Amino acid sequence: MTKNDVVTRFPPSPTGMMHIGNARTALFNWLYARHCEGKFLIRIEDTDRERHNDEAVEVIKESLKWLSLDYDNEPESQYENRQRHIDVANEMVKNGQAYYCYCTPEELQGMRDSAKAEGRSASYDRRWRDRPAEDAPAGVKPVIRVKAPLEGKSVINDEVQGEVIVDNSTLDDLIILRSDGTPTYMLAVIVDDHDMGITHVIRGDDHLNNTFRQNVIYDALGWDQPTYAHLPLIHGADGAKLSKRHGAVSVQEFQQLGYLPESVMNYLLRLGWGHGDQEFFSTEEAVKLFDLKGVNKSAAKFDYVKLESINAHYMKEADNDRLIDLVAPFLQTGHDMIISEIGLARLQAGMDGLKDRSKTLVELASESIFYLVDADKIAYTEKGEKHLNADAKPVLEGLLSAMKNISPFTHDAIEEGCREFANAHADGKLGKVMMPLRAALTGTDKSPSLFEAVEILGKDEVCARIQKAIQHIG
RNA sequence: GUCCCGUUCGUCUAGUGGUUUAGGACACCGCCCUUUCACGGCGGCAACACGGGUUCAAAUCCCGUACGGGACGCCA
Repeated sequence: MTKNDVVTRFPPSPTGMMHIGNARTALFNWLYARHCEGKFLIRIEDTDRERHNDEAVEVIKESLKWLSLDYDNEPESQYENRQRHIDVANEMVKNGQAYYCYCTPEELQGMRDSAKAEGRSASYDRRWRDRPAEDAPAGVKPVIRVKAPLEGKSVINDEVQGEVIVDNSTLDDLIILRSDGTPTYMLAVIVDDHDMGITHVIRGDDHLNNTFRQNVIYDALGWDQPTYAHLPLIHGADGAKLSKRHGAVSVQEFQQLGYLPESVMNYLLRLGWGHGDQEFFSTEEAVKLFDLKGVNKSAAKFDYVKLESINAHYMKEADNDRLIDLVAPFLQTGHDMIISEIGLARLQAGMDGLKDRSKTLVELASESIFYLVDADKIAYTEKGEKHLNADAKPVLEGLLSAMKNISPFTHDAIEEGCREFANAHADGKLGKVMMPLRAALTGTDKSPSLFEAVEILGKDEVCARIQKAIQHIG
């Protein structure tokens, strides 16, 4: 097999959200396929028909699209392949590789209990494995189970985990067809992987134990096993499997929190994989450098703070117009604000100063507001009010006439004007002038450089805001 | 409980027997810059889980212990 024969797959089950851990699995599969110039396929794991719904599939597609993980097939439904799975199961019974089992759920539970009590790993006692067909109880629908080897050892050579050996006595005769005649995941995944020509199965290591049981089916069918790579799981801060209680967990949530897709991808890539001291990777670099051998074997804890700092990095690098497009929905849903024509011009002019200071799009949105509202809509926060006191009134009044005389109304001229004013009226203390001005223009005590903001806002708007602040002080 | 996997600064990691006083990033602390908050710059704190081997030499190899995680479904 040459490199570009590689075919990987991402098999999400349609749960209505894409877990961030699954997103990383998808990333690694995609990266490996692209690195090898092979194929990356999607398959929806919906053998459990109750799980299936079209909206959930859409969520998966949208999440993949947001992450820019393109795939080389039209996502197929495992449910659609059910007849093929059933045929395979029946064939295995015919060949003596699988058998009907008539146990009731209660019997099975009893076996599990005693297996646990006796310290055995496999629980099913195989009571139907060699029983003649005549013993079948009437009216009971059987399941089909595979015949796992009774003794010896099984080995897999995992690209990440290395050689893993398991004693066959710990293997169960797993169920491949349910009593209602539907195939189980364990069967479907193998048949579909085989039929789709999957060469590399890259998945979470919660499947590592399953691998040995699944290989029984590969062997029975005479099919080649794929190359395996079991990725360590992503944990929350407390070391347990990452879940809702740790915070955001789905791709959509990270999007809503204002993270850029490239930040999420870069963060996920570095969780369990590294390339020397390098922290940031473009997609091209990641594709070029990624390899399975470099994947760590130990689980990583998800660090929201680090993701945030990576996002801050990518915000700085992002194109201004793109950021404006991205921030618009946050302004609308978070602040009920539509970007007007004049607002757009101001954002374009001020984005360099804005994006350096924001860690997320949510922050960018709130930092942008003062550029977008009209003078009479400026809302003074508690911190802004502090700078709009009686002492500030004469300062603002003086500033108002000083501003009117500045021409041309540019950054440097504004700075010069402000410094002169501070020298003449505030003992040369620029802060005494700028903080009231800042409160007047933005309503609060934090903002980008005011010389820049004043220029962008323009003389009329600045004067109007100062005027309003003076009235506000009363 | 049984089986499997793991264990380097708080976190993500570099490190594959000598190049290591164990490197980087985030976080944290300090200083500088400064019209605010940030950004940025500089500096600091901080780790090889433990115990045995193997070897001239071990974070790196082997064994054990402890701790953590995963799997043990007619879920995927």
